[in-house]
Parts: sequence; C-alpha cells; structure tokens
Amino acid sequence: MAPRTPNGRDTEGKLQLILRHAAQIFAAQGYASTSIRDISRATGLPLSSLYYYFESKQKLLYLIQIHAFTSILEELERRLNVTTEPLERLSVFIRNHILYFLTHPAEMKVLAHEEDALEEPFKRQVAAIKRRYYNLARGIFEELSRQGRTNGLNARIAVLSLYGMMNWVYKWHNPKVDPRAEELAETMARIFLHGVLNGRDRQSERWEAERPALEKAGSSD
Amino acid sequence: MAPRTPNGRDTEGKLQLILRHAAQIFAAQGYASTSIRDISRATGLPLSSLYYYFESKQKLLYLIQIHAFTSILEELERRLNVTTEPLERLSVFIRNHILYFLTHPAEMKVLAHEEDALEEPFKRQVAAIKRRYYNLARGIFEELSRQGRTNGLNARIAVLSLYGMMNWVYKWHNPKVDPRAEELAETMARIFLHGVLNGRDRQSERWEAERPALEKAGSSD
DNA sequence: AAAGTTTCCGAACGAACGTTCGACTAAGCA
DNA sequence: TGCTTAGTCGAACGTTCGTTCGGAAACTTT
Repeated sequence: MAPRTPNGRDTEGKLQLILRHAAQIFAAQGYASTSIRDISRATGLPLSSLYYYFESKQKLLYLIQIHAFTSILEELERRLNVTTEPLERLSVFIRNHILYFLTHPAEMKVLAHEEDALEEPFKRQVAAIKRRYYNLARGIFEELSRQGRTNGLNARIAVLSLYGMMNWVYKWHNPKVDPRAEELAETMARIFLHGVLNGRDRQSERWEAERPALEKAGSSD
Repeated sequence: MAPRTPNGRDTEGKLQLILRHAAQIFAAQGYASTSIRDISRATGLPLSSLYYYFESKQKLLYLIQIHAFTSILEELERRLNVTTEPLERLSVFIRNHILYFLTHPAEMKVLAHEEDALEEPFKRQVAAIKRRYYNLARGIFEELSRQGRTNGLNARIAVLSLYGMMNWVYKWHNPKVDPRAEELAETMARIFLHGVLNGRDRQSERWEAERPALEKAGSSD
C-alpha cells in the first residue's frame, strides 16, 4: 500500500491500480464502449498520464487478459500437483476455474467477453495461453477416456461444453441469490462428470466423497 | 424475392436485407465497434437512407434481437406440442436451441454476445422475452424434479448451466471440424440429462431411443 | 396533369474518440 | 550544486462517430 520501491514513486503499483480499474470498467461497459477518458476519470489520473503506463488501449486490454490468465494457470498447476487421478484432476480443474471467476468477476468477464476485441500482435499471444489452458483440460479428459471410464463422447465437444457451462457464469451469477464458488463448482462437476462417465464409474462416485474438505492441499489419500 | 408488395417498392424486404447484413457485421466486429457507415457499405445503401428504416443504432440492434428470439420461441413452442413427457421436452428444447444457433450463426452471436449493449427502453423488452424462454426450460426441469427423477440439483443452476453449454457454442463451433446440429444436440443432451438424472432414470435412458426421427413436424401423435 | 405520399440521399452538425507533444516538476546521483 | 532521468499533465491533433436536414426523385392517387 505504501510507495516503497527502489525508486520512491511506486510506478508498478500505479500500473496495477490502472489495470484494476480498467478491468472493472471494461467489464461494466465493454472494451469498445470504454474510452480512455473513462479510465482517466475512474483512476483520477489525467488522460495523458495514462499513456506513460501503457502505450495503447489495445495493450491495456492485453495486459489485463494476460495477467488474469497467468494467475488462473499458475494456481491451477499448483493445485493439480496433488494428484494424478484423472477424475480428481478434472474436479480440481472445475473448482479452480469457478473459484477464480467468482473471486475476480471483472477480470473473468473481460476474459470471457472480450476475446475478439484484441487485434493481431496481441491476439496471437492470448490465444496461445488460452490453447494451453484448453489442452490441459482436454488432456485430463482423454486420460479418463483411455482408462475406458467415459461415455465415449467426443473429447473436444465434451471439454468445450464444460467450458461453456463454466464461462457462462459471468452472465448470470448473482452473489445475493446464487451459491458460493465451492457449491457451484460442486454442482457443475456433478452435472459434467455424471454426464460424461460410463455406468461403472458413475455408480462408484468416488470423486464425490471429497466434498467436506476443500482448501486442504497437503494430505494425500 | 421480387418487389411485389401493395406499394411497389418492397420496403419490408429492404428492412430485412438491412437486418441480415447488420447481424453479420455485428457478429463479426461487435455492436459497439460497428459504425452505421459499415452497414451502409455492406448493404450498398447510403448512410442517410438507412435512417428511413430504423431510427437509431440501438433500435437496429433491438430489431435484430427481437426477430431472432421470436423465431426461436415460435419454433420451440411448435415442437414442444408433440409431447408432455418432461424428458422428451427437455430433449426437444436442446435440439431446437442448437439447431437454430447453427443455422443462424450471426443472429446467434448477436443474441448471446450483445446482451448488455442494449439500453433502457429496449433492454427491458428483450429481457422479458429472454426470461420467458428461460422460464420455459426451467418449468420443464422442475416438472422432472417433481416426478422425483432428478439428482435434486438446484433448478436454477442446472438450467443456467445447460444454457451456458449451449450458448457458448458460438465461441468455438467450426463447421469444418465439429459435428452438425443433430449430433451436437444429442451430445449435449446426453451430458446434461445423464448428469442431472437420478440413478433410476439414468439407466432406463428412454429419452435416447428417439434419435432417428427429427425433422418431421406435420404428424400429430 | 396535378397533388400527395413515400422513399431516397448529399452534405453537414457537434460531440467524442485515441493518441501525441512539449513543457513541466520532482527524485536520484554526482 | 548542477545534471540526468522518471513521471506528470494541459492542450491540442486529426479522425470518426451517430444523427439530422432539406430537398430531389419515384411512385400513387385524384
């Protein structure tokens, strides 16, 4: 909070402040309908000062998206390390996704809604990290299929359906009415995994047993 | 196709042409990033002529959305008349949704993506028809629950998850790679219904039997 | 043929946009 | 102390935006 950096003016902190406010406004009004002047107003910084921190509106959106995506992926890879069991891993994946989305609603919306708003130097880079994220889930799903434990559904369709289910949340989730992240993730995991497993695995429902504990990551088995 | 209306200038047809082109461009670039001049270019009509057909950009978006939604709902209500069995009705609902979306990709994207772009006189009206559509699906789901045939999941969350699954399709569906509407609807129905039913109904899987017939709509009973 | 209505459209409006520029102040270092 | 660099910012740039306006043209009705 205090301006304590090598150079005493906390430039990095100011960038983060801009990114936070910009994400909020982009989420509320949409990227294209937001003017740099809106961001100037929200942050209190003069219009021209903003251009010291980012060189264009496009780059600003890019910074927001990359930052959010990197956070999700880092957290996810950390949490996935606790198990190699594909069913559990899928469950962790869903929980991680929903949890991030509900704790960062603005960034989530910008990520989900402003995919096409990025133009070509930046578009490619965000697409790359997005593909990595997708492939991660798809890999887990295919491992599950290889073990003969799925319905035999098209992996691409299945995983993209799961994505849709989770990403659409930003359109309707209302904290006053809807369940918190844990329960929401649990529900979606139930729908998707139940819907995708074959009879044998469905009735065993081993993945459902771990409902009470949620934030623990150290204990195995 | 020919300009054969009471007054010989086919005003209505021209409006439809504008709506079609506008939907395409809104889908490709987003509502906010599209200028009326873009639409003028695409239709070949001069800028100022367009304002004879719609009184504002907002109204244009409104017309597109209402038109698309009305089409979906009309078709849906027609198809739902063939059965009162909730499982079948849910299945019809999914198929109708996916089918419309894949045959009208531009309208679909505008509907799904430009929800917030509408401002207050219009926003309310589109929201109303959207709610009607949502309540229809929710009603069917609750009927299924009342019969004790579901997992006991929160109806709101379940139906909105289904929505997400289906609406997200516009982000990824590629006709060159992905299945056609029938198969896609079948897959999503499988995931959702399997995921949502309780053990008894899941193993009976009666709803899966009606795969072959699909486009027949004339015969009753 | 005249009058009335509907449709068309070139030209312009003020407002808002992203971005730049150059002059400024304050901090870090000699 | 002076010099250099990092950060600030008011004012303006050229462009594009949604929308309007007044009249010309096309068609219909008398």
